[in-house]
Amino acid sequence: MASRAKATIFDIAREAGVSKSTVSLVLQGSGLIRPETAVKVRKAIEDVGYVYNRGAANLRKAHSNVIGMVINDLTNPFFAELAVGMERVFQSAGIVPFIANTAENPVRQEEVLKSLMEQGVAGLIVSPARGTTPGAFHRLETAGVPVVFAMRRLPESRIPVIAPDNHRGAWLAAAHLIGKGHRRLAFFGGSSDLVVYHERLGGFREACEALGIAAADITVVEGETSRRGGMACLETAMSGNEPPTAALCFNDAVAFGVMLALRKRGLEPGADFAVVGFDDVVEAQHYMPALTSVSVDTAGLGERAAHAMLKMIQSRTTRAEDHIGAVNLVIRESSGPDRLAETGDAA
Amino acid sequence: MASRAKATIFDIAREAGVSKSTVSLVLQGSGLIRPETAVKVRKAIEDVGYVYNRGAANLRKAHSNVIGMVINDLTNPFFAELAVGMERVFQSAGIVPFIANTAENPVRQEEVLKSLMEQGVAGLIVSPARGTTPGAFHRLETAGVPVVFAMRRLPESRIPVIAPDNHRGAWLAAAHLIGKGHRRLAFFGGSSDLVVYHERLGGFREACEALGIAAADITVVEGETSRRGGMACLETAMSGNEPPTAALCFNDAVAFGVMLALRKRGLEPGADFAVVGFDDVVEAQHYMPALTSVSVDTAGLGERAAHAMLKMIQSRTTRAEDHIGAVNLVIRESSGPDRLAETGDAA
DNA sequence: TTGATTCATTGGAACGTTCCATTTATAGAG
DNA sequence: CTCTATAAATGGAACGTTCCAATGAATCAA
Repeated sequence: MASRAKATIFDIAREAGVSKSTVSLVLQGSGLIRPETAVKVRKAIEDVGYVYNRGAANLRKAHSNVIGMVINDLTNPFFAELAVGMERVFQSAGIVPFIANTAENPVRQEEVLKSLMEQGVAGLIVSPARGTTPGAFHRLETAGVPVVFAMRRLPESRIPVIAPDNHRGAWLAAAHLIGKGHRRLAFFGGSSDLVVYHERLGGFREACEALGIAAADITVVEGETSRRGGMACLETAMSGNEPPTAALCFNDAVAFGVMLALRKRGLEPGADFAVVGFDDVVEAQHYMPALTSVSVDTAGLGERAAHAMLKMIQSRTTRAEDHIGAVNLVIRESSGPDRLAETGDAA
Repeated sequence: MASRAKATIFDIAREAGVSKSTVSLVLQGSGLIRPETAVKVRKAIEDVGYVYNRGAANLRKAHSNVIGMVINDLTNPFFAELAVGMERVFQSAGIVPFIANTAENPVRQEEVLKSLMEQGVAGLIVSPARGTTPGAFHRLETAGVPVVFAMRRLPESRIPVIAPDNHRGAWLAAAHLIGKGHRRLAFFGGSSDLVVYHERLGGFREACEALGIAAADITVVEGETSRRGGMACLETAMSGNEPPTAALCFNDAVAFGVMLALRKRGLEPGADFAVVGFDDVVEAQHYMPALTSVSVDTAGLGERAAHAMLKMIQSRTTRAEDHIGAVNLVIRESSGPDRLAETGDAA
C-alpha cells in the first residue's frame, strides 16, 4: 500500500537527492542530465510509485498530444474498422487516441465535443452524426483545434474531409446492374440529411440516365441505415405495381436487411432480385449469398485521416487537403447472373 | 477569428467586471451568486469564446469525472455492444466516457492504461486483453483508482468482475445438443490463456460427463476467436477418423466460421452438423441458418458495470461485489432438428 | 593563476483553476 | 444609530508541471 497522497516530482526529487527541475528533465528524456543521475532518478520514480500528471504539464506546455476520435455509430462494424485503421497510425506515433461514440445523436455529439475540448485535445477526427447543425464545429474552429472529417462531411464547411468516392462507387454499381439487364432499379436506405446520401444517390441517378433508364423506372426509398431499415425499404418497394428487380443499397447493413426481407417473401437474393451493397464490410464476403458491394478501403481511409491529423498538428495548421479515396466494385453472388433479354416494359 | 491566446476566467472576469472567483463560482453553478451577476458572467463567457480547462481544475479538485473504458477488440460487435450499454448509463449521469482499444495486445494495453492514468481518470472499466500479465493492474491498484473488469477476469485478482455465467451457459448448450441425440461433441475456438475459456469449456465438459458422454467422444480444438479461427477448427476436427456431429463454439464469431466451413465441405449447418454459439450477438438471429446461441445480455452487463463503477467512485472505494449475469440458451435453426436414435457407437 | 567555455544542475515564476478566509454591502434587531 | 447577522463578492495560496535564467563545477587555453 503506497502512501495515501499521490507522488509528485518533488517526492521523486527528495528520494533521489536532486532538484525537481532535474526530475522534470529526466521525465522529458533530456540529453542534458548525466546518465548516472538519470538512472538514480528513474529508480526513485519507480520507488515512489509516481504517476505523471499530464493535466499539470499541459498547463504549461500548451500542446497536449491527446487526439480524439468521434464516431457516429460504434456498433456499425464499418465505423469500427475505420477507428481501427486510425489507431494503427497513432499507435506507431506513440500516441493513444480516445474514442467517443455519439450514437448518431447531435446532442450527444455536442456534449462529447465539449468534453474533449475541455480535456484539451490536440486534434479531432470526426465522423459527424446525422443531423449535425452547421454551427456545431464553430467553437472548435475558433479555438484553433485541427479537425478532420472522416467518411462524412457537412454541407458547407471548410473542414478537410477524408472520404471515398461515393459518386463513382454508386455509378459503378448502377452500371453493373444495368449491364446485367435490369431495367427497373431501386436505391434503398439512407436519409437525405446526409451529404453522402446525395453523393451516392447522385451517382446512381447519373448512371441510370447515361445508360438509358427512364426516371420513372427508378424507385428511391429512404430508410434507416440498418438491417431493419433495409427490410422496410424492400417491403415498401415491392408493394408498388411495377416493382424493381434490382437495388443498390445505401450501405451493407441495408443490403443485408434487403436480402433477409427477400427470403421472407420467398425470393432468392441474386437469382430473383439483384442486391448491391456499399462499403464492403468484412461480413459481405461471408454472407449467403456473398454480397456484391462497393469496396472503399475503410481502414486505409482511417490511416489517411490519421496521417492528415498528425501533419496538421505538427505544422500547427487547421487546414488540409481533402482526400477522395478510390473505390472498387467487388462482384459476388448477390447481384446474380446476367439477365437474359427479358421484357423491357419500360414506360 | 477570436483572439489568439485562449481565454481564461480572468478574461471573463474583466469582461463582466467581476473577480475571477466570482466567475469560478458561476462555472460551478454555486447558489451564492446573485442571479443578475450570473447572467452577466454567462454572457461574458460566450463573448470571449471561453473553453473550460479541466486539466487546470483537476489540479486542485483531485477528482476528475473522466471514466475510461478499455476494450480488447472493438471490431467484435459483442464488445461494441458492451461499450454501448455502458455509455447509456454514463450519458444519463452526464459524463462522457473515453473508449480505448487494445486490439487484444497486452503491450498496447499497458500503454493505454498508462495514458489513461496520466490523464487522471476517476475510474476504469476494462475487458482485459488476452495474455494480460497478473501485475498489469498493480499500478492502478496502488494508485487507488477504481477498476472493474467486464466480461473477462484475470486469474488471481481482487478486482470486481461483471460477467455472464459462462459455466452454466456452456452447460445448457451442451445439454441441448446431447438432448438432440448427439453423442460425439466438439468444443471449438478460444484459447486457454483466458479464464472465460476454462469456464465455458468446464461447463461443457461437466454436462457431457453428467449426461453420459465419454471423454473419448469429446473433441476440443483451440483456435482464434474469429470467423477464420472457426473455419480452421472445423477442418481440424473433421480430419479425425470419428468426427463430431455437433459443436459448441467459444463465441458467435467462431460459430459463423464453423458454419461457413461446413458449407464449403457441402454440409448444411443444422441438418448435417449442429452448431451452437456463445454471446448471441445481433447477427446471430439474422444468419442463415439462424444461430442457436447462449444469450448473455451484453448491453445489460455493460450497464451493470457502469453502475458499479459510478457507485465505487461515489463511495471512494476500490472494492465492489462481483456480478454473474444470468444466461439463456436461444434455440434457433443451427442446432438442427432432433436426431432420431441413430447409432450411438460410443466407446 | 585567470578567464573563458562547456556541462550539469537548480530555483523561481508561470500556467488556469478551486477553495478558504476575508472583505464589503445590505438588512434587521435592539 | 450602533451592532449583529446574512448575503455576495473577492484576494491569495495552492495544485504539479515546464521553462528560463542563473549557478556551480569542471576543463582548457593562454
